[in-house]
Amino acid sequence: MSQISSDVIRGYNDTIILYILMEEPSYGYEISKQIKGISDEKYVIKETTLYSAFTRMEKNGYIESFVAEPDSSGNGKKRTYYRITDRGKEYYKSKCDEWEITKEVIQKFIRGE
Amino acid sequence: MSQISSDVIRGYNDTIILYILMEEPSYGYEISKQIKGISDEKYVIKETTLYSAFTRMEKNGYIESFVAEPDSSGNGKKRTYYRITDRGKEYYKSKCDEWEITKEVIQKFIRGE
DNA sequence: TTGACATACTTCGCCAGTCGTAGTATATTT
DNA sequence: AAATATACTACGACTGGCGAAGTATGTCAA
Repeated sequence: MSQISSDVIRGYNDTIILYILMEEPSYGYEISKQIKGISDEKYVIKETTLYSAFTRMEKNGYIESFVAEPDSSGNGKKRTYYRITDRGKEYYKSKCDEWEITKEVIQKFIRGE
Repeated sequence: MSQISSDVIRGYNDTIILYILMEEPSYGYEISKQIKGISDEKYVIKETTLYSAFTRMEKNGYIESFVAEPDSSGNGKKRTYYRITDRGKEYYKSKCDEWEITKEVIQKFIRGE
């Protein structure tokens, strides 16, 4: 159990990714591990979902990418990092506001035990 | 504002409809008005979304339909009513449980003011 | 009684976002 | 040296939502 159906999250994947990028620039693999960690393994984003979100959000101007070569100590691989833009921050905030409303609305149609 | 983006609700439309049907059998137009009312106008389901949900849910065995002729007093029109099945009730309950988890997960990625 | 508006749908086809499958390539660990 | 982890890309299928349009009957006000 406890794996969330993707249709639910749909529409919030971008928000989730942007939340991570609000901290600092990051890249695919790392972001995916963070999402898993923060959600206590309850949500694991699919690779294809993640990378297509990058493309979409860059097109929308919410994030920008830059390539980082393996660092001086020779650690890691070449990666594409993403940084949130001002526009992205605004979008993120608006989604947070929207979430509060959405949550209340859906809650009205949920029966507690 | 306050119109909710549909992607968020996606995956919960069926649940919302089933919530209405938990009370008593109902039909499209009436259900749509109830959703609007219960949500304080914050969510207005599109006609096509609603009717295609009926088709899908009937196929899945969550609801069953029956046609009601205009009543004896001659009021109203011929309508297709839907009744929730036991399977539908189970599905509804499981979505309610899922919602609690989902809510918590998404909340972790939301920054309050 | 006529015209506007409400009720109660159906059909069609597009679109966006998710995801399965697969493949590529390099880095690290055992 | 092999297995596994990292870091992606490409392609195509599927699903649900939705705009546009159409049909047909019911109600109500002027």
